Amino acid sequence: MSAAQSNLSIQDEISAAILQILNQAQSQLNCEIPGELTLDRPKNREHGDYATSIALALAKPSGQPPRKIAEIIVAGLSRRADIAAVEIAGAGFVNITLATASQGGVISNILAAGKQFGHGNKLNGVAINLEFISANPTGPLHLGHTRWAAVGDALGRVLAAAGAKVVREFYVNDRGVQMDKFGASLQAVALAQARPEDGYHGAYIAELATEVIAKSPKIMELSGDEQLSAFRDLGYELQLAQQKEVLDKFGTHFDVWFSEKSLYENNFFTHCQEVLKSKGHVFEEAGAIWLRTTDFGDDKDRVMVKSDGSMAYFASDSAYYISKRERGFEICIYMLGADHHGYTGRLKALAACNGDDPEYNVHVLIGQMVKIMEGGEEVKLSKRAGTIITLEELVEKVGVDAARYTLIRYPVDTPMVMDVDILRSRTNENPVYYVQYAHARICAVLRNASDVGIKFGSEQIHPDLLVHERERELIGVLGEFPRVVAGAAELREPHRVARYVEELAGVYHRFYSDCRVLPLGDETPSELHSARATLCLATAQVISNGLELLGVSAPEKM
RNA sequence: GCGCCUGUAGCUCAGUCGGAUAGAGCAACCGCCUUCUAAGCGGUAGGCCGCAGGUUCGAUUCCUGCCAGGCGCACCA
Repeated sequence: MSAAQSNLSIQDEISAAILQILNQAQSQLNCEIPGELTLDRPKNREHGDYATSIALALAKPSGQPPRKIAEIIVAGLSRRADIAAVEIAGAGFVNITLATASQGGVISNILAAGKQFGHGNKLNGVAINLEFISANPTGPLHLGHTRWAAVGDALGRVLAAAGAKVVREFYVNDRGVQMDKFGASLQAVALAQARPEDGYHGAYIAELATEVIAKSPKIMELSGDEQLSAFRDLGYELQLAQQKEVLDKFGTHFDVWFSEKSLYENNFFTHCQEVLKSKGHVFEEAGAIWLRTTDFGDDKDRVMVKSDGSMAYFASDSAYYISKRERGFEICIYMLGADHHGYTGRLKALAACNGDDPEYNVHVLIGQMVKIMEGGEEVKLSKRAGTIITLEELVEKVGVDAARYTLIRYPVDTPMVMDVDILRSRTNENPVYYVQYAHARICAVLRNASDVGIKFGSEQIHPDLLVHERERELIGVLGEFPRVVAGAAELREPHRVARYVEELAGVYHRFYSDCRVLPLGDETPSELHSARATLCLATAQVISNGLELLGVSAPEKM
């Protein structure tokens, strides 16, 4: 841990101090004091830099009037040199205004920690399996997958920033009925026959079949089932490679591509079945083998092995979960589309059948639908895939940064509409440019500062000079970043980082218009110029760190 | 029928492990480039936070019911 990380922020110090004061007043209060207290940043700036409503919350249990408790806090805090004012407001809010000089700590922490600023230890050492996309390797990735490609990747970064040991995993459904239909569709096209009714009908099938033949011309000499499985296997390889390539260009990388087929190798499935059986929730009925998930709230029991001896999909789900747990993952995060939300119950029940705590060990995120608009109309058709818009096409239309950013900035349970025209625009309407522009703008200012010989950096903080309202505001928002990252990780909501970075960009733009950074004309460079340039430097660092967590670039010029 | 998600400004959406006057962008109107990136900034206007109850000192946030929309309820994957 670096020195900067071990430094408590001023905010943490004050909340710890308040808790200490309350604990010391235990005899008067005679009630339980919470173990943790977070200071809020009040919406209204007249309410100071930080505020707490703890006095109101403790009024009831302690039987004391809230203002009296507030007075105890005020008395305890007023001696501190880093606080300029502590006031009681309203029914019993305690409003705290920092001493100007104490604001420097934030800036120096940012500069010292650099790219690590914002990283924390809330999830230190927790092994998390993050499974997302897991599209069938039978076609290109579409819009729904794209949402997960962006959000899942960002969530992985955010969790890692909170200290978790994250493994990103893509589950490849490389066996089963869908694969067979896929192979049959390829074969049919190659033989110029009609594709099976329930097969794959996208235009990409024809392209794939051509590629398969080009790669392995002898395939046409094979016959029947042999040819079918050759088409299936080669088509699968090519399609999976295509998915990997597209994701790579999108900036989403996986640590593990987990093969469903592998669950049935080396008797692993049999082993899983034994494990579940030993916990007492497996039973046989009507010739099939079931897991009694209704023991744990599922609406019906689930078949693992069908009466004809073949594997139901849930067999793989079960084995896969057990594999994750046996590989040492404490928390398994599943990111599913809204059309699969019915899985939640059985996945949680499965964990419970395995003796786990479904509330802790399993976390299911449900992503709502994504629509795409262009020219005021919903885009529905795709030349390549027949009926769906692919990840590739979206990126062609708007670019990686705009696509990723937009997909991440909404909570996943909000159905969202992407407007291509807005994503291509370069205005306030397009938040990704708004944020990137702030970063580029700072870089320009700092280039100019160097040209003019203004010094900036950790030796040039001069916090006591930063008294302008806009400077105060900016410093306050910068200090929130670690808390935002920790919250995003804990709640599995990376969009919080995007919203934060937008707020920060806004606060910076306002600072920029009101506070001249560089000397005007023949003005002599002063410490204030240095202090402001240093503040700019710290802001650029935080914007860049925030965008990094989203997998979006922070350009130095635009 | 049962279950999950959603309902906040004219539009697209934040906010909600209960807190002070509910936010942003767009659209409308009025301003700001003779010196740092105007892809920017300031201002005006715009709200029964779906409806009705309940818990609370305090509810857009928690609970219940209802209304509206989306999506699911296979020995399919």
